[in-house]
Amino acid sequence: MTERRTARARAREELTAEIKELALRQLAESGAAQLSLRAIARDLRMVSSALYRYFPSRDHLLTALITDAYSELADVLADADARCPRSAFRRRWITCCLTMREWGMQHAHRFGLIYGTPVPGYRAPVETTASAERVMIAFTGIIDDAGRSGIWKGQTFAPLKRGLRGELVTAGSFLGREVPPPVLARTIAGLAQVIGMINLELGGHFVGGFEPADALFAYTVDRLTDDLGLATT
Amino acid sequence: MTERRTARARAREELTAEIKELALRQLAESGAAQLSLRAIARDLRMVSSALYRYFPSRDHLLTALITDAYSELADVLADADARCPRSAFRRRWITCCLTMREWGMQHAHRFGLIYGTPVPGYRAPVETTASAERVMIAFTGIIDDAGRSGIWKGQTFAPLKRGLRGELVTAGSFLGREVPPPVLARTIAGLAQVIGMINLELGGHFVGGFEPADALFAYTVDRLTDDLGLATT
DNA sequence: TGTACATCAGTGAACGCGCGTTCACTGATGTAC
DNA sequence: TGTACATCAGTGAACGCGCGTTCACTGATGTAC
Repeated sequence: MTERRTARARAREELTAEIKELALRQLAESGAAQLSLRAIARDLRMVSSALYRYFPSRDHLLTALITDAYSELADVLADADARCPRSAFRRRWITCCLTMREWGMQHAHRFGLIYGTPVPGYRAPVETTASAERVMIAFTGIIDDAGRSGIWKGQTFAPLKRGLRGELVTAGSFLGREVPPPVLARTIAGLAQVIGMINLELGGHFVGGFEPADALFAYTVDRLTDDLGLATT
Repeated sequence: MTERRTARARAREELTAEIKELALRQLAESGAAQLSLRAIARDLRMVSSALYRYFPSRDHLLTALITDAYSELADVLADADARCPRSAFRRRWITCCLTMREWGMQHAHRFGLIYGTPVPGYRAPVETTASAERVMIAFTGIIDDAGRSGIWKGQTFAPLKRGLRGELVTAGSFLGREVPPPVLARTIAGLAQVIGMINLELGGHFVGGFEPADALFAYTVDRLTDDLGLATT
């Protein structure tokens, strides 16, 4: 019953963490495609085959980095959100957008790992999508809360094409019924915009004008929030 | 005077093109980071060192692929745009957005090359930014035309923060004076949205709901176009 | 509390690959007189 | 029009690296009696 962690178990945990940390450092320097078990082993002053006690293959290590990134980002977002008053929907949404950018700037390589070009030859296993969802929920949760509070009650929206409406209803089935499909569409499009801007900034596409793009980003998020119908509170 | 192309020159051009084509095929299969001169040489049934007659290094080849991608995309956009009546700004803008997505879907790897996560270790030389601009101009040109036609004349916008306004004026200095800074901000944010959505779709982030995301994309572009103030014509 | 056995971490050698780039060279193509 | 010389494409060997993964092994740690 009483879980006495043995010395072995402790060492294992620590080394696993250390491996991931070194992997991240490599990621930052040379990108995900170049991630090398042998290089990590060298840094650890271990023989390369020893890593196989911790990760059965290079891809498993990559997967761990990806799910870690998603879930750390999700945690950071949840924390930031939690510091806002529950019913200040506008503030919560804006906070999450700005926090996401901040995290992305601080962890450029990890952001790229999850929202950038897929690593060639690596096929993401199911586990990753589960942790990816937690990030999305950080945002949709706010919209859901806003919906339940009734802010879109009675509001009418231009009708959607049949197919799109269906897709939205399916995709949004985990949300309460108070989020109108058009609002969900705007939410998704808005996230694409937020992620897109961060990616462009990280990719150096804003050189010569904006960079850092704080002001442009803040302005865009503000307008996006208006567009979602999250009123000033 | 009369430029007689010698057999040598002709062969050189053809081989250069063939190298790039094979490089693209490799890109599609294994990503930019894995692009290998030796593999290309094998496909060409040449010895690897022979490639150095055509490209002085791997990075130079990559650069060529990048500028090619930008300029092909720019051409495709210009073509599509040219098929619309000059003063149908709304239609022109929507056409360009949809065309960009189509091109991105058809050339996923090339799209990733230019708008995805930067290739690690590769530092883009100046030449690439010049061809990158041509793509941007395909879009901003429409906005510029719309501005010159006076569609934002007399319209008032919420004032911008000082710094942002300055950045926008600088960045937009190549445009006519008829594009109000807030419109330029929306244009850039809109492009980030368009590129962001394409990247998400290519990255498989829309699985389970949208995919292909034609309807969602079309809807988003439509709303974006409204937001820009490009009226139905 | 002590002993016997099972589990696990890390080693070191090996397999079978890959890569970019340089260099001295042969032989074909192009050019100037 | 023919010849001498210069340019250029492609070869083949080499340098000096890198990689993921497997396997039989030693020796330390943990567990059941």
